Amino acid sequence: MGISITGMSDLGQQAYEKLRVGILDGELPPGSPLSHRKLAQLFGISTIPVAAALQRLEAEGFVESRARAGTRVKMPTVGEISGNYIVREALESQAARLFAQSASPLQKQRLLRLANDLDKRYRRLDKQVTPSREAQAEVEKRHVEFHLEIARATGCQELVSAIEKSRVLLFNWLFSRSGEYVPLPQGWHTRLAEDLSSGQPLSADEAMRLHVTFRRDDILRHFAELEQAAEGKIERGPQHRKVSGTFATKLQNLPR
Amino acid sequence: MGISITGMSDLGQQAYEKLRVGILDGELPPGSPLSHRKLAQLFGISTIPVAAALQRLEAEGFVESRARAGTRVKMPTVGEISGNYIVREALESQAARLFAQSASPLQKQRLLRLANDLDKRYRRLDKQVTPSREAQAEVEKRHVEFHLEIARATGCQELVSAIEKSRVLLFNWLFSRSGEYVPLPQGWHTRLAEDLSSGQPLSADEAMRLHVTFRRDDILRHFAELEQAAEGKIERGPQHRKVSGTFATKLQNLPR
DNA sequence: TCTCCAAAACTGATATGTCAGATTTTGTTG
DNA sequence: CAACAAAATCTGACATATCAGTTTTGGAGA
Repeated sequence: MGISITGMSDLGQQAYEKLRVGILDGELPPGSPLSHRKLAQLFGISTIPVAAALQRLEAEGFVESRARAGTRVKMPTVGEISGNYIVREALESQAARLFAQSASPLQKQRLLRLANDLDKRYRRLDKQVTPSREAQAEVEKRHVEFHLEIARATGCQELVSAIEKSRVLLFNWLFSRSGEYVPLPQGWHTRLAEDLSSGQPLSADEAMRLHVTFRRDDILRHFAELEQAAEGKIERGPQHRKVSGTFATKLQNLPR
Repeated sequence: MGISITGMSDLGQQAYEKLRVGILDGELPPGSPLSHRKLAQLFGISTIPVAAALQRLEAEGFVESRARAGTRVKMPTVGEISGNYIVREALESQAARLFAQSASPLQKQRLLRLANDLDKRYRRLDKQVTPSREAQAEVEKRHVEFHLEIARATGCQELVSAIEKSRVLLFNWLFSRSGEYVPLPQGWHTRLAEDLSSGQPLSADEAMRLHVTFRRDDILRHFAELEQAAEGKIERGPQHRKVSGTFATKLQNLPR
């Protein structure tokens, strides 16, 4: 997920990246408090670049901050997830149109290969009874790459950035759900790649829409349940989860 | 263009808004230097909230900053404008689909009224030989509102925000071009509103795509010329233009 | 044990000052 | 007058300190 453009100074940039991977890897689950001072101490820098990093993370929707009350990792609402799907559907179907319209034979071939590889990995994952979190993350990361490859082939950098933003937001929450998820149909991505390579923009558009919204309702239902569960205990302390990472614990046990 | 979510503190928020309207109104034309200190002095605040405001403006593509070298209002490239059109087409056609699918009779009626009013204003503008910049800006602002009204009717806040961002970027440059612009067809917006009210998502999608891309090629050509003209004199000092605003001049004549 | 409230602890926002890098100006030399 | 280097100036990045809200806590009283 190479977001390249820095737009921030050295220390701020480093803090931003650390926090970002911390959040996306699940080391900092939703609700985790992110104190300017504690982070500054943890990173060995002042609060200024930390504030810059957190401001950017807030603008990107990873974090929510209330003035003089605290900053914490954001728990997305069902409404936001749903809205995100709508935006993603718009952007990715547009990418599909452009791909069908102007992709070179080489690009089509490359996409087909990626799709095939991806389908193999998903099949392998479905065979396992209890796939490890790492294995799921690995495949999911390649899935994102697959979609980004379609966007990149359009040659429109703005479209790539927009898709990156709307995809990344879901990256974490998507596969953090329990286990009961509907397996993908046989050759799910291969068929999509074929549709995109057909040269028919409208068909490509429609195929991508179906692809993007495939598990949407399942996931929305899942999050609606989570939301209700969280509603019962209104903000009862930081949401402790069994997190192995050293990040969150270090933060907790920091004196100041 | 009501972007509501603050995400920034009081002073930083105020600085952000001042700079933003300064840029969008053309008072701070592309290339204008934006010094942290000078702005801080001008606003009567410290450099911290100014830096926060500029960071946000940079993330939104309004300014560009090089560490320890300077910050200035950004001149968008043809590639960026073109990419912006692609993203806008994706988002607005999606809004059109949803509108056609789920807008209430009241919302449809309201949209038709807005479209009619808008067409009248454009017609009035076309009659004038030399319409004032203010008059153009006024109509353009209502045009943006018309499109946002479609998005709002979908009930998807994320879609509204995404469209706001991709529209606002063009707001200024769009009508800053000389004068020779192709007049819109008769009942241009009214017909669009009718298509969106037809209840056919696919027709609405297609109609909106045509609408969004109508003057695209003209504008891209215009900016390509501007870009070439600017290329000749490589960064020869700040691009002085005849700007009436007090903003830029105040900044220039500030001692420190 | 429960309720309520004040003090303590914590939080983000901001001001001031300093630093090193980038740019511009200036002085010198050919 | 051109070329070049040094110095003066300007820039954004960052550290430290302080402030005013917010939340938590620890009793006091019921």
